[in-house]
Amino acid sequence: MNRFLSNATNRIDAKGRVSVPASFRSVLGERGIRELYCLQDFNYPAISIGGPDLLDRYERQIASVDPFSPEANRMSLLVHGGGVFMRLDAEGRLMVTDFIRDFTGISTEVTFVGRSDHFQLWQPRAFQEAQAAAREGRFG
Amino acid sequence: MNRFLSNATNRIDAKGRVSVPASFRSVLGERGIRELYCLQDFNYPAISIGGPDLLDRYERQIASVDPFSPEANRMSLLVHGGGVFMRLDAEGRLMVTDFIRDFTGISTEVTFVGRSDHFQLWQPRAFQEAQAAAREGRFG
DNA sequence: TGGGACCATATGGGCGTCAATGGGAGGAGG
DNA sequence: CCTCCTCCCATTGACGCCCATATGGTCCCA
Repeated sequence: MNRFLSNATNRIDAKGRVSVPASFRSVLGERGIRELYCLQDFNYPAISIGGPDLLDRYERQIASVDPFSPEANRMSLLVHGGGVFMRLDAEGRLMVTDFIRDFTGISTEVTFVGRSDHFQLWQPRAFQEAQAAAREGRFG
Repeated sequence: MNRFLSNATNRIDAKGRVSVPASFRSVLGERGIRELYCLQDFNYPAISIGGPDLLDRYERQIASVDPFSPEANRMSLLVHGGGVFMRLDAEGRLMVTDFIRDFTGISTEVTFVGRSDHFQLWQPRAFQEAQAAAREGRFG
């Protein structure tokens, strides 16, 4: 499997670390991704994580709209101002920073959610509710 | 027979496994399906299972709209975030995870229901009731 | 037509491996 | 000098892989 799929919830330890699910790590390996680019999702209280190509894709999207529009301004603020590079430790864990906690509401557990070409970090309950809402055709 | 038809109910063992009916396994074999894609049904409390082509069908749906639109985001949350890949063990059994239990209400027994190009997992009583309702032209 | 051998499926359980988690020590930076 | 982070090792619990047993049905032959 070369895509990020399904979801899993892991615990944050006393040092603020959390294990990335093994299936996601293997996808990162297949794609040769060593540096992780993280940014806030545009619609949901979640952090999106992918390789540097994720940043490229968002920049192309920004470039495709009127650069002086409020929309482009807003996207740039999130993509450039809110983006962070991270690395995994030897065991495949990442640090849950305040940047992540504040935006998602994550405190003790993290739900990893596959999104095909990237994955996301969610507060577990927020994910369940958003998914239930999505299934009914709503947003949240 | 190269399609999933009829239904059967099997027991979950102490380790949380359940045998997929032999007739379904032979269809999987004929179609060359080794990896199972599982997703929550959109209308019923059931898990749909098929080959990777099942995922392809949903992804084409997503691809038909602007990939950066909230609508695409919402569908991806369900299809990618809610979908799971599974494999059968050597005896043709699959693990009944909490993901499946929570959504379907399954606890000790699973009803396998053929749906032509895929099949579904149901809580036995829920299936009987849904089928009775469908027979009368209702939904649930 | 009845009995018995045979076979396939469903089910139960042992065991090894790996992932998730917890904690310690050393090093860099404030 | 103290704190935070990175690298390293230990533990444990879950899952995958393997083999064993039961149960029900079918086919063959007397």
